Amino acid sequence: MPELPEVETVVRTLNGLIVGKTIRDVQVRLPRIIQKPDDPPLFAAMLQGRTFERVERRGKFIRMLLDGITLVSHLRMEGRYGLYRTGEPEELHTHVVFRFEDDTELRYKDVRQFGTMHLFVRGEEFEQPPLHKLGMEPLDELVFTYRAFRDLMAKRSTRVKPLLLNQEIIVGLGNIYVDEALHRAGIHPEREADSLKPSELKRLHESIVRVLRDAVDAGGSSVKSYVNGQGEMGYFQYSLRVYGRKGEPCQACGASIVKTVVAGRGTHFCPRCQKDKSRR
DNA sequence: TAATGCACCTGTGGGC
DNA sequence: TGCCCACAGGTGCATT
Repeated sequence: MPELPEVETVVRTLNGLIVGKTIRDVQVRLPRIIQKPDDPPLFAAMLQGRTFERVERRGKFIRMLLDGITLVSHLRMEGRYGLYRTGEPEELHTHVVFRFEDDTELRYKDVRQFGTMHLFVRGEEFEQPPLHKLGMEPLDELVFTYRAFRDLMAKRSTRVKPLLLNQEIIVGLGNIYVDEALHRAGIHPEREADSLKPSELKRLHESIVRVLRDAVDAGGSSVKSYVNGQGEMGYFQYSLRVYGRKGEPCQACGASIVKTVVAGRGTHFCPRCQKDKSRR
């Protein structure tokens, strides 16, 4: 499940793989992936002859900048990119193929078919869905300050976990890193955001930054199917303290990690380190 | 306006 | 062994 660290790793890998390559043609096998333009042949035609200049990240979205246009790609649950030689056998669930002039090709594979691609005139992507309403970048020190974080949390009565998952507030956090950040901060996932004390908000702010930075340094977490653009796994899954560790002892206190459902999401926490002090 | 619930989709694993 | 079904979760949309 690609969250910010996994997407950042894919972006870094793609920069080394496709920058400078010119597209000969594009094959769309699963039209559903192409959201904009709502016309896969036009999508292919717009990309033909263009050269990849660089690859960037905005939240969990990948921005591929070509001459004059931007391809915005979201991996959702299990999307992945890989560079192959033209003619190499194609794996199952390959939905979009970008063939280059040097007889290599970038393949987009997605078992669950949830991923999306949008094409924009360069610069216009920030004014339209899906990028137009995205929140703060948590690894941007100038943007994600404690003060900005505190002000956003203080006026929300909703539970802290779904709030942190809301990409209009903070981008890049998904189910894994929200559980990890809340555990490191010692905060129960069902606490109302506006009930958090300044000391708790401070810890949570620091935990979000720390867990994301550590995960980026580790190349992301390979939970289930995630690999980077070169088919390599990340290794932050070995540093996860609660996610996927139901029944195991908490590394901090030894209590058994609990799994429950919060806002429809599987949620892992330590009942001793993360006491529920909500008003409910 | 904000919060909540559900659909999308397929592979996996548990239960029978 | 094989079948069935719940579950996994990011996002967008509908509903409350």
